[in-house]
Amino acid sequence: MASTRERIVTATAELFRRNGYTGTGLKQIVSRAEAPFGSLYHFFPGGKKQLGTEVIREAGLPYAALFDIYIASADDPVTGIEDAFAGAAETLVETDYADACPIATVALEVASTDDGLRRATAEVFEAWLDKGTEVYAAFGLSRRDARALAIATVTSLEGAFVLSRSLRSTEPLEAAGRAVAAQAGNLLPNR
Amino acid sequence: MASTRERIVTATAELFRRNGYTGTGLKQIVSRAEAPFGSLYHFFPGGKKQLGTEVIREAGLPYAALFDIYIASADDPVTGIEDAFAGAAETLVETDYADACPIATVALEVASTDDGLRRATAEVFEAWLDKGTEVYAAFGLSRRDARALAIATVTSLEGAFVLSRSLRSTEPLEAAGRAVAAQAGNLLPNR
DNA sequence: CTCTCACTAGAGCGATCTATCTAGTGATGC
DNA sequence: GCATCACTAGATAGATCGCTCTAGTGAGAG
Repeated sequence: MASTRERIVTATAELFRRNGYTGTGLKQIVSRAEAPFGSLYHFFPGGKKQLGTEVIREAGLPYAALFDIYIASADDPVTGIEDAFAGAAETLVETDYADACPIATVALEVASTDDGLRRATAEVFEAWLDKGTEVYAAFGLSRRDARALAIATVTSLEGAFVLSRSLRSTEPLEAAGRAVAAQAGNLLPNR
Repeated sequence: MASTRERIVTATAELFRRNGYTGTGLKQIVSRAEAPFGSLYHFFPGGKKQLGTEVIREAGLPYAALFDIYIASADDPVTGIEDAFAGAAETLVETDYADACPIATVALEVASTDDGLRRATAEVFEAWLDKGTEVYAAFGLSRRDARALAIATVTSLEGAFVLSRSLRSTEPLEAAGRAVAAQAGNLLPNR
């Protein structure tokens, strides 16, 4: 069994995904984590905000690796992008349209209400964009084109998650995947 | 002065944008609306859920008209799309990165927690996609291409809002606008 | 064996949440 | 002039919120 601190972080991340920041209670977190309430304030003396910032980072940053898994290791970015969006759609359906982006809900909630939490989400998104830029540049794209494609990848994925979860349909994810793949194909005409 | 019911709906819509559904309290709503608390339950006997569903619809549906304002009335979809994303970026900066999509925050919050509210957000997104499909089809695109472009427009805009609000930067909106405009240009080679 | 301290355990505080309830007001129809 | 009813007005209930507080436990150091 994972450590108490790890169980608290994991439980919080799961609840943030589905219920958001304000929709998740501390009692709910320790209950799901099977942790004593006192331990929460032992590990996170700054309370919900400190727990929130650390969960955003710890749950969000690992997702940058998906650029390696899906795209850097693919034969070309176009099929890599198609696979990535298809994989996201599959996960979404398997989890009954619940598991999409680990931080998007929280990011929108806190963007105008808590600058500390907002900065944590910004760090994660910036890390994803940096990773995407690096991966696309390795395929020969200019720094400028690589960053534009990285932004298009992340924004299209995030927006498609919003619509797919709301509509309970994978159509937006599929359409967004095709659009980003086409954009990558246009930026890489020589393959 | 607008009617009490209208003031409640307007105040709720403004608070939902910035604070989300769970982050907005009923006391906060009537205070901002300068309405008596009892009036809230007079006009919305179903409580917060009924108010929420009606606000989602009443605040969300009018945005479909932006497809007319920006794109249908433009010389061609490409410049219309560019103008639409630039206009969104301008509004975002003017409101200190607060006013973006009226229903996205709520949509993510309720997608897995309240099916009634989720359906309300789905109706609004579907209405936007229908309007976008119609407007793009009027420029000669096939029904299939028009819907794909409408989905790309809405998903890119929604995702760019997430990143732009989090990063407090218009870069994602600008990059997303260029990407969707380019996609429109590819689908409409003959102009 | 004892001291220390990280951690466990949960009761309880003040504030706030949604919702209900009663009472009062004022325009309209008869 | 009176009855009706849509609406105003806000106190209050009951639950839950984030957070603080005290007490207890148990492994490792000396």
